[in-house]
Amino acid sequence: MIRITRETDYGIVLLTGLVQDASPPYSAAALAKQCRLPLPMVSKVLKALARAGLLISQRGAQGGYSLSRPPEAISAADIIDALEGPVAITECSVGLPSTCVHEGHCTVGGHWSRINDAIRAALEKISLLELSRPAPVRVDLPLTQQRRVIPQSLVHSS
Amino acid sequence: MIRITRETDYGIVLLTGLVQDASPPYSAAALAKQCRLPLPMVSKVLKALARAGLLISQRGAQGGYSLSRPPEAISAADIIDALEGPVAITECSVGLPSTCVHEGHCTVGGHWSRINDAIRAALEKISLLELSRPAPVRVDLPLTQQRRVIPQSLVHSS
DNA sequence: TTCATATAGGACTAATTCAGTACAGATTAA
DNA sequence: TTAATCTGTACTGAATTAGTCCTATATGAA
Repeated sequence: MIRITRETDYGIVLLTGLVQDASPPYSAAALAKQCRLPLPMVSKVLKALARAGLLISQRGAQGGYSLSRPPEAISAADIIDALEGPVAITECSVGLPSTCVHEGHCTVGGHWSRINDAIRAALEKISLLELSRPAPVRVDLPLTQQRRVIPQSLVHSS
Repeated sequence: MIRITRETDYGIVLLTGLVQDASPPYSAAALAKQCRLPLPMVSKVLKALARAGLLISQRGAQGGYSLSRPPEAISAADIIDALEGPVAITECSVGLPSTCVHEGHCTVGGHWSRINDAIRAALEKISLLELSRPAPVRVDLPLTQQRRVIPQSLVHSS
């Protein structure tokens, strides 16, 4: 399974929350309440998004976060980049100086860039505006199977 | 960073090794030596690939593993599926009974399937045969940056 | 000016996953 | 029968992830 971290998942949920209500800035506490996510995590994720330039932060009383650009100008790739670094499926695709012991005889490496490019292209096609609209209903799955993030805290208690 | 596990990375390297020499079956020990990977890991990965039906195993002396189909009929998606389960970027996209607390108000979920489909399509286009050919040389990166798997054991010692 | 409200940054802990190893058992060719 | 080889499972240490907490700083308003 190819996966993103939960931090990124939360980030996307929070950003869609910011799109929906149009009275910025939005405080971390208000967003946490609206999205029903724990405040400390929300705060952490919003900080990261602000540092990456996707959000503008306003300190002090009546402060909060607002989008730095219109939601149609923010892509899923932007968000993932902001929260997990550049999309790269193996460590040998990230672009840092090489320390791979297999470099001399491994034939696979060069192909990953193609795969990465394809994934990135797919992610760039999805804008935050689209993500914040109600999800398209899929007819091939029952509705109960269309959204599933499983906080570990809930998994054992069920 | 969207990533696969090292087990999958190894799996692809091992499969390309199987393609290159055409005298099956190939023992785990021989493959480990050829690919310069630790035998216990190689053994573990090959077992998983065999269980998933990508490899045929032959027990006993002179036994080993061989591809169950020609390499052009095995895709990167097949390999990733075999070693990490179906490609799905968040837990809410995997198709098990739902336990997501956000189902009622989260608008993001339905979109992930589109992203997943796009990624899967990209992975299905890459065949094992292509992966086992020498990597295409990229002109936009120096050669030393084209393959990099960084075993943790090497990272701190450098 | 002072205070309440917010974000900024970083340190910290617990839980989970990952990477790698080990071993006892089953199978088969020679 | 024996040696080679896969099978399955269990285990360990390391790395990563998830989540919390605390202190500092900025700002609007009384």
